[in-house]
Amino acid sequence: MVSQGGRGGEGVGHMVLKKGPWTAAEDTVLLEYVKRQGEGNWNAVQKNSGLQRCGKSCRLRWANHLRPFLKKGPFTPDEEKTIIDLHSKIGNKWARMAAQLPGRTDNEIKNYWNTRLKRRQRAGLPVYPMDLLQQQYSHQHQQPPNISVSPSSSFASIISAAAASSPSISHQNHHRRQNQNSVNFMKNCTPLDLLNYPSYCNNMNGTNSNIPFLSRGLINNHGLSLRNSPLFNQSFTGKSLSFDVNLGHNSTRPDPLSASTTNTTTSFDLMRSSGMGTNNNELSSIQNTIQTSNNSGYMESDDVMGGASSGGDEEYGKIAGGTSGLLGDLLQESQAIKRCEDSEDKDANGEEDGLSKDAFEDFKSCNIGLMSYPKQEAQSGVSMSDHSNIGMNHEQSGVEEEMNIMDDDLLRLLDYPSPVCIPDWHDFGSSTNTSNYSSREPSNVTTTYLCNTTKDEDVDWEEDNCCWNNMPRVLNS
DNA sequence: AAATGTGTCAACCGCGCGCTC
DNA sequence: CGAGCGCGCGGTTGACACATT
Repeated sequence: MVSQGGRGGEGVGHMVLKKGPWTAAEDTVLLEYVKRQGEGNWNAVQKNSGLQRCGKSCRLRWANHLRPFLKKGPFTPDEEKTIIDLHSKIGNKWARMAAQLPGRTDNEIKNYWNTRLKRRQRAGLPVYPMDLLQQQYSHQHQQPPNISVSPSSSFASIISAAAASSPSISHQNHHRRQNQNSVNFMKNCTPLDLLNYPSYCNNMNGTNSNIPFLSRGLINNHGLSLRNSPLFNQSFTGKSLSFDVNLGHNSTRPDPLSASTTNTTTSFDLMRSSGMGTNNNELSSIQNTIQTSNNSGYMESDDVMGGASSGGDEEYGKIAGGTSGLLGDLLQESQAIKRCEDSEDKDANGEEDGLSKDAFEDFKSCNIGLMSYPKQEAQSGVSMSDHSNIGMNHEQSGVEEEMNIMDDDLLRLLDYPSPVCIPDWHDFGSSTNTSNYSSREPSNVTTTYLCNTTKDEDVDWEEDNCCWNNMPRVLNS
């Protein structure tokens, strides 16, 4: 951070704009200005008020610290639940989350999430609580196809995308059927199918060891690992398709029972009988950018089609290093399974081989859904990356559209009974307002989307049981 | 007590979008 | 149609406090 003295301040004209922490005097000036002129036109603030701050800085200061009704202090359990729920559905849309949390700022929520995410990952816990995962699967399973995968996707949207369709499906009819197979798989599998993935895969393993489903990244001899699946590497971030997944660089397997770990490889290891994952991704290393201009590295996966992984822990290093671990893996696997089935069917029916060379090549180079956006972009002339969206088809043009719908239906998404009025006497947890500028919401602000949870919900989300709050502090190694 | 690690908070930066001209 | 501008969003960084070794 730039020191208060204005070091590094940028000049506009003759004015050297100040950076760094705001002083009380500056706050006062800004407050007075906004009182007189109202919000907006931030660049005029500097001109008219004498503040040596750029408009951006003024807006930020106002929004995050000076505007009325800001709530300070720790998040309440309800707020935490809301954040987690929202994040599971809309990803890193901090502003949208903030809109649902009166008095909270996007910056606050973002900081909260990143901190807790880090803590949780260090402790080897899944980003989302298990019950939420299951709820999401159930929810998505009932959702109509609605593909829209944002780089900041929640796993819910990923599931949607997987279950719906893909550009390949839209544009390549000869792939329709095989893609539909994976689509059907994703559509028809229940949440428990996924959660029971190990047994399913083991069955597969028992009947056909050559099934590519067993390729690296998903399975080893211990069962199924979804650690590399975005379904469990939730929280995809980044404008340039940076997925919040750890591609893994070491082969050290963590001790799932130990909160103190030294490796940084795993994510959510569903295969463990405990049902609790290990996720030790370091925040600093979890954002692996996938080059939108070249998906070869992403898809380069001969093994995907080639054969089964020998599995075992020793395989883990290869797994981690060799696959993207993204949803594509899942789709690849499911598609491959179905293709094997198709192949068998066709062998029986005398049809042409479902794994024709060109289909295979297309599969490799384009694949489905998430993998195909460069090709899709070329075909459609629509820059997916421009919109930070992948896997969209034309009819479902844009995350924004979805988000707008989400805005309207956010509450429904959250499965909250209804917006609940929080009475004036409501105590927002133990949070104390320590801000010089902020104040609790006034009594005339009576509606908030913070819900009064049901008793059942309280069980999971009370202070002590909050998924974050009882997280042990990370011990130094 | 010093060094190191971690958490929290605040602020900056880059990018993209929408509007206006 | 494109440039310029204002603005908002999301990612990142730095400072500081606190905890741990």
